[in-house]
Amino acid sequence: MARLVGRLRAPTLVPRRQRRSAEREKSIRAAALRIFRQKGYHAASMQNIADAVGLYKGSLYYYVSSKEELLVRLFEGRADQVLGEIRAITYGTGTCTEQLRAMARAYVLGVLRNLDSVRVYLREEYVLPSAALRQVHAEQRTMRDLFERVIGDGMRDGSFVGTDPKLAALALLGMCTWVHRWYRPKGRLTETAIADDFAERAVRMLCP
Amino acid sequence: MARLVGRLRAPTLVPRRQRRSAEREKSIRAAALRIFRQKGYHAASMQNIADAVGLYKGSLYYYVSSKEELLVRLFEGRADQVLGEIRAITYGTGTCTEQLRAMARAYVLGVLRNLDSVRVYLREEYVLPSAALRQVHAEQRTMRDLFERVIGDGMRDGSFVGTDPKLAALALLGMCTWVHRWYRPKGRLTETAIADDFAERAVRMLCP
DNA sequence: ATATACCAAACGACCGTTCGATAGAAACCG
DNA sequence: CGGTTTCTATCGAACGGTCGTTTGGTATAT
Repeated sequence: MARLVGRLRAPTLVPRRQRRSAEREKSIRAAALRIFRQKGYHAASMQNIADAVGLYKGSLYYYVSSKEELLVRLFEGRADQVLGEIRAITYGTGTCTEQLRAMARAYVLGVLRNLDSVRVYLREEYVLPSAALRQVHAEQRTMRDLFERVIGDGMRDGSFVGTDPKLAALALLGMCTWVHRWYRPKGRLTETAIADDFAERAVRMLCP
Repeated sequence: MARLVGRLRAPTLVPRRQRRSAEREKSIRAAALRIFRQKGYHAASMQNIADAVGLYKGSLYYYVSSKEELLVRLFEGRADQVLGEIRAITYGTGTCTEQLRAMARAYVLGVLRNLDSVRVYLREEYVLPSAALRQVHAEQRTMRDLFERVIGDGMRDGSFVGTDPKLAALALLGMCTWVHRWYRPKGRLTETAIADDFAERAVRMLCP
């Protein structure tokens, strides 16, 4: 009986606080991301984040165990989507050239659609505890390996020029990663325009 | 008479303390650069720098007026040399292709030969007081304009493909700037090998 | 004797974090 | 349904620590 009452009220009443609480936590993480991006991790204070969500700084610790945890959690799983997309491209059909074009495009779009994360991700590496840092480096190595393999395949079968796939991958990824420094969402060019352009540029950089 | 004695001793004795003092100041700035690069500006303490040069942290203020000044001075004139080299190339003779190749090469070498500065320069921008920040942005804009102009000239006379010199310059500079993130002095490749390779890549990215 | 280069301690500010108190919402019970 | 208890989210103050900076003293070289 009690269970029945519980069941009936659950969909409307029980979740109310839980939902509010979950929203709070989300808004805290969103504020942290924004403020870490604007001022950098060390220059950003818990007070800044608290102000942004309308709490006292001490109250943040009801949702978060430390400032560092706040940063680490921002990184978690952030690269998975793009990494998955790009890996799928290498599994699919298509010439090396087509694959590389699609990969570069996906990578640039990934950067452009996660601007704040990418900026924090690239600047605050050295703040991470070593476990999280290893994770980040592993992701970066995986990404580089994916490009390196396709480029290497292309070089061996004559689709691409050059003999150093690692160096080529670093050049290509550098070009594509750097967009996070100059892209402005309100700017002259759309995300897809930039991604398409850079994908074409990546291919041309390697084609005979 | 006192003046005469002063004159006679000056070349050997008076400069001794001055020389030691100047060396101290230089070693402080060198330590600051190294430590700022390793830990980031905010995470680096005056104590860290003092330890590195064998002083008490309070004693640093005999040479330096503040931590911020220490950072700002690290930036001063740092871009001048490369900027001058590259400007000279655009003033010289040579086709657009030749000029662009030489410019990219000089730029990459500039990054590789000033690794620590570049890393701090790119990460700590947001710490600078606004006057120094404007200076930094002006230098970056100047650099981009130099590349943009040569690329634009080449596009108009058919040496280069494409219609957006600004975007091409951003792609090229991104590729070349990013070397600061992965280059290790003890690594497999020499500075000039990387610079030559990237210069060739830059040209290929733009040639029909 | 005098100026220099440095020491050693202290100061004041700020920051991340902790903690006891509390108001209001939810849960329980007769 | 009304009253009581429990729990939750937040407050507001305080704490411990670190850091940049100041200052008064002092040994040494000039």
